[in-house]
Amino acid sequence: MESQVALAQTLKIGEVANRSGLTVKTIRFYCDEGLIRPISRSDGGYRLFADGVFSELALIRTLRAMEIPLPDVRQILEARRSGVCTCTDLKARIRSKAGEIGDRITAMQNLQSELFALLNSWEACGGRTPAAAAPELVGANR
Amino acid sequence: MESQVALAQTLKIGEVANRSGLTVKTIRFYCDEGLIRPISRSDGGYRLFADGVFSELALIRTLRAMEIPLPDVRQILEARRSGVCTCTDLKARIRSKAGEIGDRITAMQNLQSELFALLNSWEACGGRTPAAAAPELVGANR
DNA sequence: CTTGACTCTCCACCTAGGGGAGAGTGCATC
DNA sequence: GATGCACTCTCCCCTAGGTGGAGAGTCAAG
Repeated sequence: MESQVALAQTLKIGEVANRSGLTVKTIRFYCDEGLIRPISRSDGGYRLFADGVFSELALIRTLRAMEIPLPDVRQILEARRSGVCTCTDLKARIRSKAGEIGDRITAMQNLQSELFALLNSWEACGGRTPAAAAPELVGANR
Repeated sequence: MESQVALAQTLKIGEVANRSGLTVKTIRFYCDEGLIRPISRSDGGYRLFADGVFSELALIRTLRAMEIPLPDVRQILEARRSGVCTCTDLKARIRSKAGEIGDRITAMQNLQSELFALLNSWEACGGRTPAAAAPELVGANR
């Protein structure tokens, strides 16, 4: 045992999962992929995590919400961990991703208006417009 | 070539790919999944398509851009092909999907402003150690 | 007939995880 | 010490929507 007297509390994977809201499977997967690392293993081989894992998982969540691929996320986390200032790099990435997201928003807006145009064109299509009667949406879809 | 009867013109997969902008692989895949069907096969087994495939592929593209899963796309195409008026159903689906897209646009806009907030908070870290920077991103996500 | 481009089928791989099997561990209780 | 139960381990297969390659066969021009 290490002499980590102060706050030597370690967490097993289930507790990390519960607190982070991720699944045990996912956390194990992130370990396998090298995104996070347990500070040690128990004698029986259980992964043991420190509190710091939660901020890393939160960062992973944010980055994943931007659809940054896992290898990139890993890189960012490694740099962050190493103490090297990744601000410039990270910020550049995020800025670029934010730009991409902007593009995607535009694309989706275009798609949406395309869809409405499509709906209108179908109104006039051959198949006997059913919208003459109340165009209630059947939305029970899904 | 000019003496050929224009009506009987069939297209091999490569030409369909070129004209539609999809890859040969993808078209083959759509055939395998039953989304489209070659009108026949050559003696050697080549898939032969009719012109009508392009409108189907265009529809597939639009639907896929909405992330409608392939089984649903297949259903829509089958109904369309069968002559049954799918306007009501299809339009309901599309309307519902358009709504979802609207939600996603909103989510993305939220994510984007979150990101800009994140960038600003990092601006304040002054280019030093990035560890434990921007703790507010932790809960803000999701 | 030969050549080269095209196409065929089959299988493996990708991302980001999820499901489950079968075996082992940690801890409280008897 | 023994038992019971929850937890965890590794390993393998599965998903969607394709992509890539291997090896074999086909088509059309020269």
